[in-house]
Amino acid sequence: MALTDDAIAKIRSMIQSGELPPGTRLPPEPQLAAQMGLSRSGVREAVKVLESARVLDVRRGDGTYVTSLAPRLLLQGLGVAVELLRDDTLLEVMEVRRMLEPMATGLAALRMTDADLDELGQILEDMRAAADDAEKLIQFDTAFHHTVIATTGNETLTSLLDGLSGRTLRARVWRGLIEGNAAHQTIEEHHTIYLALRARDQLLAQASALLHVNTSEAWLRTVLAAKSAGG
Amino acid sequence: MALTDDAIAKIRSMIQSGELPPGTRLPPEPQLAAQMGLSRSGVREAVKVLESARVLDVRRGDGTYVTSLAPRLLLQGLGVAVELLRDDTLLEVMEVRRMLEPMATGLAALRMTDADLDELGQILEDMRAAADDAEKLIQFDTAFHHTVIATTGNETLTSLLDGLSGRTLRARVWRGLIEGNAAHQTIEEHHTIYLALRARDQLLAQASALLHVNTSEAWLRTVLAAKSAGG
DNA sequence: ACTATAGAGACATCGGACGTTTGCCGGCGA
DNA sequence: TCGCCGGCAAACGTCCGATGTCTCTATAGT
Repeated sequence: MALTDDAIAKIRSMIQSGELPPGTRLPPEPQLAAQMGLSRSGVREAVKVLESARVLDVRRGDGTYVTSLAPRLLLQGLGVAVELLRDDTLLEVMEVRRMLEPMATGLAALRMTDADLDELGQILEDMRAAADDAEKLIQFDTAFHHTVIATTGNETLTSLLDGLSGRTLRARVWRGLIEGNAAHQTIEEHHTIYLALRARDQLLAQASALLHVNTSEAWLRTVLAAKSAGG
Repeated sequence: MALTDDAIAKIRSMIQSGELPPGTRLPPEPQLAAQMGLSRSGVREAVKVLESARVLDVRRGDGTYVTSLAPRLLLQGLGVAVELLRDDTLLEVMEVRRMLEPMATGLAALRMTDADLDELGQILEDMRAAADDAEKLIQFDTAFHHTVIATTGNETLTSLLDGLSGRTLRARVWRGLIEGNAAHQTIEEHHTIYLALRARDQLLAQASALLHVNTSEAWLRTVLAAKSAGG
């Protein structure tokens, strides 16, 4: 396979080299096809690939544009990749989170504003109020951690951790937590993290985040074991 | 746009649900098209996207198969994404590496075998011998860190860090190092990491890796500043 | 000045045709 | 019996042209 992949590489390279800056509009498909020496079908496949990678933005009836190339866009694909990982590699993902999330939470403790803390407190309240609703728990849990990490101001870091904490993964952990009557304890772990952040205590935030990830990992392990054993 | 994206989602969901395990062969394109209610063109675009994400493996003249879904495949896309990030976000990437790589190196200190250490020593020798060849330095530098991280046995972690340390990024750092006459010092930083690993000293490995990433970040900053200033 | 509408431009999708590669299998020879 | 070789068939790679549909814009009318 060469034609289409060449086209993909060519467009990508033109973007990387700065020849096609963010926001640029690409030539119409027929013209692009002529320019790159292949049919329109091939161009469409190439464009589709780059669109799925959030590199290009295709607007029907208008044209095809280069996206902002923001980390939040380009790293979005990580999430879908993680969703497709097989069960036995999910523990590897947790090990990565175990390394990264505490450090990130520690960093957040240094950079967090009062407004951020208030928002976090609100999410914590919501979480406590939703203690019986698995769906909402997952939602608030996601919001909690996302909010914490986002305060680091590092969009790449935020997108990365968001991707590593996919919805499916979170859902499995919470299923285990709820079935194991450990949901309440886990909510309190969030409170502990919150207190450390409010105290702007980097090391404490780091430690409490590590404990929290460890809990998640333990319950994921339980869920995975139950699945592989019980079917 | 719905038809093609629906097809992508449908195939992905069938894989995620286990309906299409790794190695499965998909129906021929015409049949798949009929089954999903769209033309072959649409199916081809969908398949191409999943192929570019290393989810499907298309063998011309044979058929289309589900890949092993190994982390090293699925996380490969991270590399190309990072390559497309704009200059001002590369520092964010370095901040992530600053958090992750020391932890990973520390973990490696615990899990590294004697054979691993020997291999690492060899790479270090190669690096010293290539002190004048930027191309080789980059190559050995990549090999060094990859080897270290790989000894953690965590393929997800390895793929992630590989992706974050793209070739372009490394090249820029080394350009700065060489032009700033700091290449020798940086090679010695590798030696320091090597010694810590050989001593199986987790904390020392972690600290030396942090210093090393910090050096890289500093030189990247220099290169980026020179670029934005000098044109 | 504002709104409605018509037109042009551009992507979305389709269907079929032909080339090319790969895998498989049967046959031949050592 | 083993291994090499050639041919057949299946499946992907690429192309082409036509039609549907959406978006943007400019024009005309109020």
